[in-house]
Amino acid sequence: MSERRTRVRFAPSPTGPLHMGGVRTALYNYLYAKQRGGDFILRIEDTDSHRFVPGAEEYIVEALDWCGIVPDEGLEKTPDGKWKVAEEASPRNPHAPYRQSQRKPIYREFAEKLIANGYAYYAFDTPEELDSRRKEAEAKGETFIYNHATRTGLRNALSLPAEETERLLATTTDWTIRFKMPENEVVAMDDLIRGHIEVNTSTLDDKVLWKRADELPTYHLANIVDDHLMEITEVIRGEEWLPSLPLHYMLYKAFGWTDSMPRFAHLPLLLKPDGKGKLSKRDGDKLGFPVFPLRWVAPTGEVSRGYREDGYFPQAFVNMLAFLGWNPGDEREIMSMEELIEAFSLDHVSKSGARFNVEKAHWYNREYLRLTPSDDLAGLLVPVLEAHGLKVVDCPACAITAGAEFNGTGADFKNHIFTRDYVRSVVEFTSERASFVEDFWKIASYLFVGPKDFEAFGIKAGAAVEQKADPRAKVWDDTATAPFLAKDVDKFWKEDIWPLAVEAVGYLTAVYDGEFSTSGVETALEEFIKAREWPMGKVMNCIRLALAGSASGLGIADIVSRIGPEETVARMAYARERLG
RNA sequence: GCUGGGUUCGUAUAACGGUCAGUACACAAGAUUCUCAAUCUUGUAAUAUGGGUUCGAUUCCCGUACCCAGUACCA
Repeated sequence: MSERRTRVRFAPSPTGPLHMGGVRTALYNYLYAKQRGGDFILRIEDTDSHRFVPGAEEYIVEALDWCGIVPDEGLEKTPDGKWKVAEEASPRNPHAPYRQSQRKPIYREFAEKLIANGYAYYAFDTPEELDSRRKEAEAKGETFIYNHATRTGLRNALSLPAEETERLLATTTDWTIRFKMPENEVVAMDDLIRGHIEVNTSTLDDKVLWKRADELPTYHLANIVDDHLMEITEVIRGEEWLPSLPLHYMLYKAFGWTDSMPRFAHLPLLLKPDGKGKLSKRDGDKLGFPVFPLRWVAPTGEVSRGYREDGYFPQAFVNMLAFLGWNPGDEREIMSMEELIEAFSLDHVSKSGARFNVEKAHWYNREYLRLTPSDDLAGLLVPVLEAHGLKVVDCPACAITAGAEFNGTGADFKNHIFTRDYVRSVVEFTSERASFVEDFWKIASYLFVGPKDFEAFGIKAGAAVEQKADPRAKVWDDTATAPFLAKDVDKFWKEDIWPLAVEAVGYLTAVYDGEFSTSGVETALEEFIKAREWPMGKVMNCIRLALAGSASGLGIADIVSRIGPEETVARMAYARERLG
């Protein structure tokens, strides 16, 4: 029994998109199985016909696929090569179908068996009757529980004459089968994460196991039966299931399956960052970050964003998720799926709920971005550039026909055409400042498109200069700038610094000898400015403003050597015209 | 309410009776720099609480507080 092949399952309910807590549960199951060379099974628990949401199942399959969490069992390929939940038995899927709604006939037999052995009974109370009993009890400040104490006073096979039971079974269709929870028995359980737990059965109720109305089992029955049939060895699921663990133990016992009962591990919940309750599907993106792996468009049309669409690398998402409630026991934090598989252990899963932290998620993505080769990043950046109306071509030659005029840099600013090599060089120059592929545009759009407007940068807003928060504060704070401080800002830029910047760039183009390297530009500019004892920072900032339209950004030499002399001069001229 | 689970810096966590309570993110300061980042250095910051057990408790036991889950013919 202890030598059984490890088989674990992820059994989501298709009632909506899978949220990140669900993905983490799937991930832990996957890691656990892979480490032991076992099987990871996907099973769809759609026993609630009322809560079925179209598209949810496909979403689950796609989300797991995006994360690289591949089930060994439960999926089959469609003719067009996509994965879908398996319906036909095959060597890969010996227990098909894996959708509980398609396993209907299996469950009733097991429920009847329980009745035959006295572990369950037919109940005829309607939902309305039970509801009013609950309301009654609530009015008295009590809680109504369907159990040993109350069942004799309710309408079921235990309280009704046998003939009446027979009659109701034959004539009505909304009866259920309930588990007969014994009175005052101690259930001793062991959880792989929480240790030993004991519960007295008197505090438990007679859960519904099977519903005649839709001829479907409830979660509890379906879950136990399928886990047994599919030879599951460990059940790793969310903490919200802990309260029903005693029932599950009792069911295994009632079926006589105690010897092959799986071991249980209840994972800590993923909590909302604001500290109120568990992260739920309904949180959507109201919290400022996605709670879903993929974008989800609800049947109502409501859109929830996803990590994939927000630009996260799946590896970063998985890595981040793995560390929400688990750690490898050493100080590693960046780990590939292979490393996670190797290091995973339920011993290092924490007991308390984990609060998600956006900053840490950003950090993870940045780390993965840095691990990604520039050429791959350039490829990912292409669609972003195209979305901004730019064209990217594979080589200069292929663009000539499109009318491109390259000046040696691989960039045609006039026609907005750039070579793939140019894009890659931009990535190389800026990847240290990016966390997401989209960041490249925010950081370095001026390496593709020159600034149009300078007013947004406060050139005329003298008052803003006083504030420390102003990114240009350092420019004026310097004591060397003291003489300029007395004058107004407009004058400072236009009369004192601006001409110097123009002259500096003029010099630069004059000495240009076809070799416009970063270090060459840097040296030439610095020598020129220092020789004249000009305030270096002021002049440089002024040039940056003209070239990038911003008071912050890449080094001047980097910008100039990227965009080339012609564009540099053109931008200076344009800025001069606009700024005076 | 009841039943069960949980509680180490702001956050995620390490330390499975003996540590100056460690690390990462975030934050702050400094270095660097033509700006902004990045980088490097340094720093602020935690064992919920009261009792035990013990030579010694973050760690074991009990109480209290607080948080969470469950309490459906939902999963």
